[in-house]
Amino acid sequence: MTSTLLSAAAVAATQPADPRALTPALPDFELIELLFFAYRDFVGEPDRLLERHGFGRAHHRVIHFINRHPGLTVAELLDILEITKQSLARVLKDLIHGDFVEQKAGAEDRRQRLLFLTDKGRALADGLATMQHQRITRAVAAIGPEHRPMIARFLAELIDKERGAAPATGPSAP
Amino acid sequence: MTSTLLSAAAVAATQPADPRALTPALPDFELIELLFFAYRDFVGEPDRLLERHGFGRAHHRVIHFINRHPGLTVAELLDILEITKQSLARVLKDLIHGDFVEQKAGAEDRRQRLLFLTDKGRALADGLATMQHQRITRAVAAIGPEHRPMIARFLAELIDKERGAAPATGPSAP
DNA sequence: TGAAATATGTCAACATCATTGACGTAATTT
DNA sequence: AAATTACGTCAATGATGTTGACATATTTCA
Repeated sequence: MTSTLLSAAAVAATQPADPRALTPALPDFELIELLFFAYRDFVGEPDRLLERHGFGRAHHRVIHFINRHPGLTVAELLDILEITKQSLARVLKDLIHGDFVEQKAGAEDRRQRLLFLTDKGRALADGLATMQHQRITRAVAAIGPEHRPMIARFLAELIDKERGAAPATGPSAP
Repeated sequence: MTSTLLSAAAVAATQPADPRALTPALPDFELIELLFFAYRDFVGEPDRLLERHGFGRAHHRVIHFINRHPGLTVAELLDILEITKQSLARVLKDLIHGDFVEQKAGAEDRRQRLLFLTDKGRALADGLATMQHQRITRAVAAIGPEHRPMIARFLAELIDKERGAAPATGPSAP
């Protein structure tokens, strides 16, 4: 009857700000922990769908970005994911053999392997995206949709900015 | 000169809402991707500090929660992290051998191993927390501190609620 | 045109973090 | 005294990541 069964919310619940701020600014443990628990559950639900296909989180990411940018090259995908060629290769092989992804030689540069989802791949991508979308939609609804831009801004600000900004080709992804 | 060097922000940048909503509600790809990139960088920075000690993300989580709840039992830690005993054991062993964590037998129940950080462990925990705190502080400042409660609420809503709510002892953590 | 650079695939070897299932010991509860 | 609990540990396995080297096809450049 021990093991206090701490819920994620309970663990993350912290006294918001110290009443009389004598201490030199305590870390924002509440948001630190909420990010941990939120992300875990956010990817945990898709994980269970992926398991049915024998896939993992890495497959999810690959499927996601090919879905978002059909015709993506392998090099571009490596840039986005920031993993090594070898890590991607294993996952990509699974997806191609399982007929979720197909490759076509680039029209201009025939060395390139442009990546596309098959119908099967798109179906899986949609299923995964729907799960995450619904979870986000619920959360956005809870705070009021008018605050969604704040969330986007906050998350964008958490991202490292030193990484390759858009080059000559244009301001962002096509 | 290829490889469009897509920045995380650029990749996540999406047309916010479809102009004339004919399609049955596209997934919120923007927030889905922002969560991915934000979390990656949020944990990536601490990762580099942990590397110097030969530790990984799992060590970070253990150190964090022991820091937050000194005297935590092993069972409670397992409940929070939702990993197996074996996964925890390896990490905990590293931390104990490296003199970052110490165990004391429980006063009431001497089977329990209460977990505490050593000074060394607390120093590392503080370093890690400070990194994440500063990143969060920057992001909160960008949206205006008055919106911080919205962020907390949003993240809390992303968390699964089915998990063990607080038991007999009360509504939540002390 | 021939050499150099690029895009991709692949191999071997290894590290981290997770899993399951089984078993042992000490302490507590019934 | 027996059952349960808290914890530690062993063996085996899987998913995901790493580095470094090398091969092939294709494009670019001098």
